[in-house]
Amino acid sequence: MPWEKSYSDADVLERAMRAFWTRGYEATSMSDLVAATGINRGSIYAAYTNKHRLFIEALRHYDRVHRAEFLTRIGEENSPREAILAAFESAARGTGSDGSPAGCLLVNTALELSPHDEEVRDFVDAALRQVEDFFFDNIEAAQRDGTVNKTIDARPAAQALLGLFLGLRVLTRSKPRRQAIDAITSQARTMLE
Amino acid sequence: MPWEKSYSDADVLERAMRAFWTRGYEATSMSDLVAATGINRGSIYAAYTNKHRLFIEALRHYDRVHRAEFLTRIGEENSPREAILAAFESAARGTGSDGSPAGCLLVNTALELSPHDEEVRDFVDAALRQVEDFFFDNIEAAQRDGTVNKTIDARPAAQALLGLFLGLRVLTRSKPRRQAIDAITSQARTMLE
DNA sequence: GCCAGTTTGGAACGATCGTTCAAAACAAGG
DNA sequence: CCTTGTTTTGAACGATCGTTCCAAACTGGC
Repeated sequence: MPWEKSYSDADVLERAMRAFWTRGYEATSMSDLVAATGINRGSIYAAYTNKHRLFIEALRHYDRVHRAEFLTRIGEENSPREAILAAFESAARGTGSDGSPAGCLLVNTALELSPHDEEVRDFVDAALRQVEDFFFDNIEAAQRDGTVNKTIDARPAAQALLGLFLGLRVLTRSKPRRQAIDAITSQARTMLE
Repeated sequence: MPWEKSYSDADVLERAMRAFWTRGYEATSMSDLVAATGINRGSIYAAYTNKHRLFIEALRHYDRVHRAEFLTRIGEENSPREAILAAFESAARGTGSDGSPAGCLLVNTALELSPHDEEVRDFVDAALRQVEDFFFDNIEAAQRDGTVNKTIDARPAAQALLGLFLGLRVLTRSKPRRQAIDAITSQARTMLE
């Protein structure tokens, strides 16, 4: 019905996000985005002003759904120690159970846009800190319930896990080798003992 | 003199490489490359056929100079155990002593181009394997000279170090935090004990 | 059945993209 | 001093870029 939006914001952002996730910011044209979202050029500009703002909204959508909600969910479904390992195992699979693009949009963006775009950089930084905090909180909780060694200093351990996790994201997007992927997830496990 | 080249291949590739390293493949235009290299449009096309080939030559140049020669050098200047740590400390500084762009062109390329460009993907994969082998060879050598625990399985250890190393490259390009960087290099050290 | 308020489709903008090309500049060899 | 073979230069190509705009399509409320 023409007097109210005929599309859902979440759907459009989800589709735009996938396009950016697959190809990157620069390689995704507005024509690609029109085709990917299924809505009209004019409607995109009316709703998101320009390509850069659409990207930022798509990135926020990714952060909400594929980062924050995802971490919350595996935090609820697992014990603290297993939540950490579940995050690694999910990243090790590279692509989600749905046909998600390889890797992680936040990591791609950290390399492609962060150095030249302060707004993006600050957002990506905050998101990565929250991943670190996810590791930190679960390490502390696991130390309380006795499944992680209490002598471990939780903050640097969380930061080292973040490093390992980001490396995993790089490997799974380029040319994943089972052996290397497994070695990294095993190392994460080892670090908790 | 017009009957012989007035520019050095190595210089041109070094300059083109820096442009790609700084901005990425898609965001670097041929006009940028003309300005960066200082040689003419026609000369670039005569020597490198097109933008994609120029990029591949620039990537090979990076791999030769900033990856292979660099690893060889720190391998010669350090004991095996210290060579590994020196690699991490260099990556932790983010940018070399010269004014190199942040991060690592191979890692940037792994995320931006590998998923859609088989030639690039295979090249990046081979380069990353050689980084892994650098860790592997030095772990084994350090185990022989007694500076690394002999019970460590060198191959998975090298792969885990590669993961940590790539994560470090991601963090240093976006928004490096001293604390997180240090935690990662410390973790590399811990893994060798 | 007309008006209000949006969405829609597509044409069109100037700018820039990667690429091509032809003419000018040049110095050794004859 | 002209020929030869390159390099250099900058104009120019069609395509596509991000963005703007307007007329057509549409259905609720009046």
